[in-house]
Amino acid sequence: MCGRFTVKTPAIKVGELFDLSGIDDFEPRYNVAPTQSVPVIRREEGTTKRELVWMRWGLIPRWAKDLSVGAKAINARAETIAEKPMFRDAYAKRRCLVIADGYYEWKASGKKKQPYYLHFPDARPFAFAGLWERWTGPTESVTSFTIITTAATGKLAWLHERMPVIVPPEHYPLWLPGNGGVSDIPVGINDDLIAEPVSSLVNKVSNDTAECIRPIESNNLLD
DNA sequence: CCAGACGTTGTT
DNA sequence: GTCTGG
DNA sequence: CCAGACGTTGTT
DNA sequence: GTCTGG
Repeated sequence: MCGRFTVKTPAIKVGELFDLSGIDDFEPRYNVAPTQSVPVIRREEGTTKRELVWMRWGLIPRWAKDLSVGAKAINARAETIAEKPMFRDAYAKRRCLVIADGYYEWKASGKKKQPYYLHFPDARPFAFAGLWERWTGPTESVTSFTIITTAATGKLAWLHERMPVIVPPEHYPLWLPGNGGVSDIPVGINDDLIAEPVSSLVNKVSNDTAECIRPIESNNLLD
């Protein structure tokens, strides 16, 4: 699955890689947690352009009475998003690319949990397949998103049952429907992912520093 | 019909 | 143990 | 996902 | 809002 991730790449570089223009700057994030807001890419309404929008992690459906509903929907199963009432509208009309350059998984070994940091060899940024929704409450309006998961492939299966769907760059246009078209979930490109154990994450979510990534071993343990 | 959930993961 | 907040 | 709380009454 | 369970 995907319960924490990083966005360390400078905004300027993200803008280049994802073909965005005139985006706002943002600080690197080393430990993004659910309910926090991060920059996400979606199709600008009524145009063919991509835009960067800050969204809260955890999809809040339109019918929610309050924000708390979103905390339970940080992931959506690829197998069922087309049918689930909570996700189907967003799946048909409101997809997004969640910018990241790594994410965390926890592997239980005995009574302890070992966090692993997964990333590409060159720390290259990538995009999770996401869905977004706009919720309007009595006093505020919030745009939120969820990250799609699927069954882990053989290479990552040793670590986890589920993995986030990563959209290959060539599928970005397909995933962000600019013409109303709907495509299937793109196949992830996780084969190059490296998983390395980290000593721990920071205790407090708000302590959003590089300290949370401290490899124990430099070798990747995928093989 | 109304009331209550609407989600995922992991662990037992 | 289970729920809430981040 | 993890970390931290998890309760009430009355008094300052 | 819409679906499920009773």
